[in-house]
Amino acid sequence: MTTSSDTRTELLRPDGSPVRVLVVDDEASLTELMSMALRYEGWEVRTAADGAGAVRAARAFRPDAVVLDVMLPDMHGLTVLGRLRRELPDVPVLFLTAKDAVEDRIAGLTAGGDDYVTKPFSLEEVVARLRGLIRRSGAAARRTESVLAVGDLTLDEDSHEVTRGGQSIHLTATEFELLRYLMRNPRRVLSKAQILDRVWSYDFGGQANVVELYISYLRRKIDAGRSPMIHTRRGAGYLIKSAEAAAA
Amino acid sequence: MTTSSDTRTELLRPDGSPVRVLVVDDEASLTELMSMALRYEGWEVRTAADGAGAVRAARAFRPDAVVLDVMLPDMHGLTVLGRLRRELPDVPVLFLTAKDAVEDRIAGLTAGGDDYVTKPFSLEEVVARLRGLIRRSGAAARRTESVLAVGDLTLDEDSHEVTRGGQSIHLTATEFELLRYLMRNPRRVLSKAQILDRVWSYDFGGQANVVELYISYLRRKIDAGRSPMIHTRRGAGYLIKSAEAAAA
DNA sequence: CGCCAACCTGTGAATTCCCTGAGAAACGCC
DNA sequence: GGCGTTTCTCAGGGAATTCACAGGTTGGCG
Repeated sequence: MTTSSDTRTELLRPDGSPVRVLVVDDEASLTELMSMALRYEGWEVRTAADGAGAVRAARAFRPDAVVLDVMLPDMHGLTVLGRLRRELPDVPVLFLTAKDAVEDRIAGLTAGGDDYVTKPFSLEEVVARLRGLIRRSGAAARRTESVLAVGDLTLDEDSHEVTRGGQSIHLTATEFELLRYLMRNPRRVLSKAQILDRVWSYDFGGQANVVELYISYLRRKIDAGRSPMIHTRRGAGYLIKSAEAAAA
Repeated sequence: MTTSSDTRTELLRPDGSPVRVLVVDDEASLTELMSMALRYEGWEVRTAADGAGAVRAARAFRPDAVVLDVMLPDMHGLTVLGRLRRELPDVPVLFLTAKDAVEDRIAGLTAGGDDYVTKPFSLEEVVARLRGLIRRSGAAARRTESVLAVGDLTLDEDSHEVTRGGQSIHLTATEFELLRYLMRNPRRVLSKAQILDRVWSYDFGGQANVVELYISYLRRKIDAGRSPMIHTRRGAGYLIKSAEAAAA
């Protein structure tokens, strides 16, 4: 429709300014990673390394969403949460928590519409969850659709349903995340490194050819028999586009 | 008739503004938890930590419903109730009380249209009770339906009656709450963590596989022999949808 | 045309995730 | 207090998923 270069639906605040996200974690490498990913989404990002800083930043920055590590040096995440809520009663929070420590401490975290992801997470997952939170919180100007569409291919982020030409397609969790990443960047070449960084968790230590493998899986399910939508740019990466656009 | 994408019916006041709820409890973590859950319902929430604060808040905030802990630091819940009634004669009240201390005086109060839940409660339960109170009090714009329907499955929040294809189904209390939560979010994947936070009481410290277990129970009763409505999204969670929608 | 790098995909093993039976404990009702 | 019901733990089994490996295929380039 409009310029093909950016089909990314921006999440905007009512006044048209970009969404603001506060990231709170004491591990600098992690806040760094997240900042880059979220800024790339077109969001404004501020970071804090501890609870006190988080509260200060919340007051000054007034974010639309917060990413909060449950384990902080100065206070427990739930304490921080309480103080944050005093500043920002309605802001949705995405908690980061260690996989094994899913103890009773976490009970209630997702209860109010908040959400959490366990470390190690994939950036795609974090971004998707954040988008969901912001979408549902009403901070976004318009409640954006939860359905991504490229050509006759659709992917519903709420129901996790994927269809091509109206026909339902079953994907595994990893396949789903990979396809979501591709579809959120249609007509854009994504390198294997980008995909690996984005779809696999940040501590993935395996072979880089898992990407090839999963692209192969996806093709079998998405493109099977039909005109292909997933294309290889040899030496560069992969991209997805509608079959009609491909014909052009 | 197929289920729409978002069946969450907003409870609104006659003038179209969101319903207002006052939460009174001296335990900050509890008011915190409740606030999150109620705001997520789309309601406006104010909190107070003691009886005096409650009366002040009632005067200023003029809520449509009150959640009131019976045990408060400065005065007994029934005393607070009296003062509240002077401010808000018709407002329905949901009492919070310890399990063992269900004084019959409180039990008697429910005759007047009020209601109570015992600690520890589940958020699903509190929200449902509140919805019921508000619905019946007439504060809501229109008397909203108390029946949830997904496909040929119906669940009456008032009578607790559940039917599939016209046939009545007996559920236990937990099964009922789980099904209600699913049905209030049709076609949306709910993670085990979300379900646990919402359907089980906030102090539940047990194994996360109770969710799997109860899903199994529900399937036996809801889906037995018929085309299944409860679906597993491996690695993501569960969702409910009408059998016809599933066939698509 | 031949070679190499990049990519594709079949096979299979390890792992994770989920389901469910059996029974213990808690509850509620007479 | 006794009995049926409900909730929950535990553990085994089974199936889906993830991933490594390796051999085959393709495309670009000299």
